[in-house]
Amino acid sequence: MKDKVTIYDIAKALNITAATVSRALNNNPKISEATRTLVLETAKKMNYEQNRFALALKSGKSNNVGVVVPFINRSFFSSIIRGIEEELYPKGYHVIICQTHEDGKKEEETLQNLLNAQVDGILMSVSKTTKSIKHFEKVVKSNIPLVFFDRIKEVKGVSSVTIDDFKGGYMATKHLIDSGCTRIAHATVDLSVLIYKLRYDGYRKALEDHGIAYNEEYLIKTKSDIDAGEQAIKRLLKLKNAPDAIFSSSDYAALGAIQQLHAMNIKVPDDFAVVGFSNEPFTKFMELSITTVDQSPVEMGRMSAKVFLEQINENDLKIEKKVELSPELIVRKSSSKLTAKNNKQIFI
Amino acid sequence: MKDKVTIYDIAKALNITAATVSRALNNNPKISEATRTLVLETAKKMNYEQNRFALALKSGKSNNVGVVVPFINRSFFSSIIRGIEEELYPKGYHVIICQTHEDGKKEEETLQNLLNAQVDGILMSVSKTTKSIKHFEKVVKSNIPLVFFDRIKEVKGVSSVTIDDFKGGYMATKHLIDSGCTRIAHATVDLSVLIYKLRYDGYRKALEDHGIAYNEEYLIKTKSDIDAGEQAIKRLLKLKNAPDAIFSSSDYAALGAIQQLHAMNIKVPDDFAVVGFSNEPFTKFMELSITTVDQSPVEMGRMSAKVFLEQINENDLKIEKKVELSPELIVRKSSSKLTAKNNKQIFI
DNA sequence: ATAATAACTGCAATCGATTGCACGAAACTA
DNA sequence: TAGTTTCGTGCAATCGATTGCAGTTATTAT
Repeated sequence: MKDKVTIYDIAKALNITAATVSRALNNNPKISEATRTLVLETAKKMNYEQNRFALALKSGKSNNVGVVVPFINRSFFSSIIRGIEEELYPKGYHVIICQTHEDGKKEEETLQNLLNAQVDGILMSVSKTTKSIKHFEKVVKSNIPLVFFDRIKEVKGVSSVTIDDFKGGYMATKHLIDSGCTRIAHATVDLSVLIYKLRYDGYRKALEDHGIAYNEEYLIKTKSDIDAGEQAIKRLLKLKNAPDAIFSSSDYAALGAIQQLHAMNIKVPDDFAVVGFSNEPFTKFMELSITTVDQSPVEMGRMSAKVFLEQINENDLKIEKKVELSPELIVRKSSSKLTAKNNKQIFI
Repeated sequence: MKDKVTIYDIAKALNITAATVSRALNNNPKISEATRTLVLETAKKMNYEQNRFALALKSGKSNNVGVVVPFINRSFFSSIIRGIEEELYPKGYHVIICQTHEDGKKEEETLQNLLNAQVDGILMSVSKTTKSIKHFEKVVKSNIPLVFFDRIKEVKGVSSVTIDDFKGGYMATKHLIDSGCTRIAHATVDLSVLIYKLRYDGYRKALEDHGIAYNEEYLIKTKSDIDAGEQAIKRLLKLKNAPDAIFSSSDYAALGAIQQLHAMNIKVPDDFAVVGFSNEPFTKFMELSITTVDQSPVEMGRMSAKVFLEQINENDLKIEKKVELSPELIVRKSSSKLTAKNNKQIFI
């Protein structure tokens, strides 16, 4: 309807120039207090709103940041996005969401698109199928901050926010050991992806620290879904020396494992304990709630946003930051044997 | 690093003017085929990318759409967003996500912000606490398409995509009746919110159609959380003529109900059947999986995006579209009595 | 009182793409 | 061949905000 109010309209109304209006609005010290307040008042009166595009065109800054995740409707990622949103929206940034569907090709396209859209920064979680890091380097060269969260790659000049997956794996495994389990299997997803590798390393270290020999047969590679968990249990229980617990890097696989154990009439947690990873919402709601490792995704999102903001403000020094959040073991029924030591872990 | 290539650079390289380059790139028929191909080739060679902001400034169109939801990390909403994203991204639109936290005030602010950001459209789900519709009317007056999904308000000129909540309520209730339940309670959230009202109406109609008298005592208002579901069951079972089933407009309340029934040693589904609404992921994963009504949120998102695209293209005629998707009853264990008639409903 | 400084404000270019109008050349008509 | 149309391009303004430079007062110093 009524066309947008511009600084020219304000200028005309006050019989001054747009330049003066602009300076007044930007608190330029060269403007007298009198005209400044006058301009501010009439601006408010006329419902003036700065035109983002004119500003973006002039400055080259868009006040948009790109957020790239594999899937937006996964609890973990959507919570991270929520954290980012909550941190950045009050600062006047808009968040542009993109999903890669775990496709490296799409990831490259998306980054190119975001660069073209002149976002002021990119926060992202790397797709599982990403091999090359050329597209990341291109972002760095373009001189816009790039922040990885959760799933990272080593790229010079890129900051990251992760949780300590090694510690998470260690805690989960130690908890099983403390609960009296001695033959602990591990379901991983893809050891070439760093987060899974670290959880695995934590698992290995916990075993070692407690004098339990690592058994290669107990390592199973699964997809991150229920079916994979079922298959894993089937295979594991065929072993001559079957395990009595499993630490799964995926909550979904953990769930599948539990369901299969039920089907085979094996009592969880007494005969077989299960620990997952991620604290997916369903783990809490199950009749047999699942012990898991929480990654505080909202917090991770907020932290990523903060790191981005810091990068923006320290324009000269391009120091990459590596923030590592601490995971939290959430002990629930799937691993709560009566025989367990009473440790200080969190029960929810 | 290297500054962006503009049409002026191309023009200089070819010794023509930027105007010609612009026209060539836009397939303006006034440009000769020879120069057009020449321009296109050099543009590609020089890695030219159109500057979104210059275009936006000139045209007033941003190629951004705003998506406003109560919370982004709720399965239902994040799936809708995914649908929108998948439909709009290939068309060159970027999606700007905002959340209202169910706060009417924040909703107003957000819409104002999006208008200011000159989005080309707004797709949204109305906050529960929204009373006034002035901010919606402002959007309509600004002449940018507004599409409601799921939670709507009646506003002139606004299109909407909903599921048939009445039908959903009807199906859920009828299913309980067909399963042999006769004293069916209903847990609603807020009858002043249309979707809940419609589910309630469907519930009433199903009872009526099957000759079951409506019992006001069986209507309970709960929040949409587990605790509320527990409270509801406690209250209902104190009635002299306690119900033998509940249809809850919230999956969370349904879950709470089931947990409370367990605690009270009441057998689900045999002594008490439960049906939820929304098909939250956890309903499927439960040991005792929960019968619920699926709203195909991804599809709803895609449809909302399509409606928006149609609105954009039919610039003159401002006809509002009302799309209603059909819900789907997903029968699971929480209502699958052995005595039930064998209906054609979907088991998952 | 006059020069020098300070304090404000205006002029005009800029960011990159689009587009109405005009102009020159080629092609056509009579 | 002269006049008219068509075709292809260029010129220059426009979108709205910012900013270096210049110019005009007002103020201070001498």
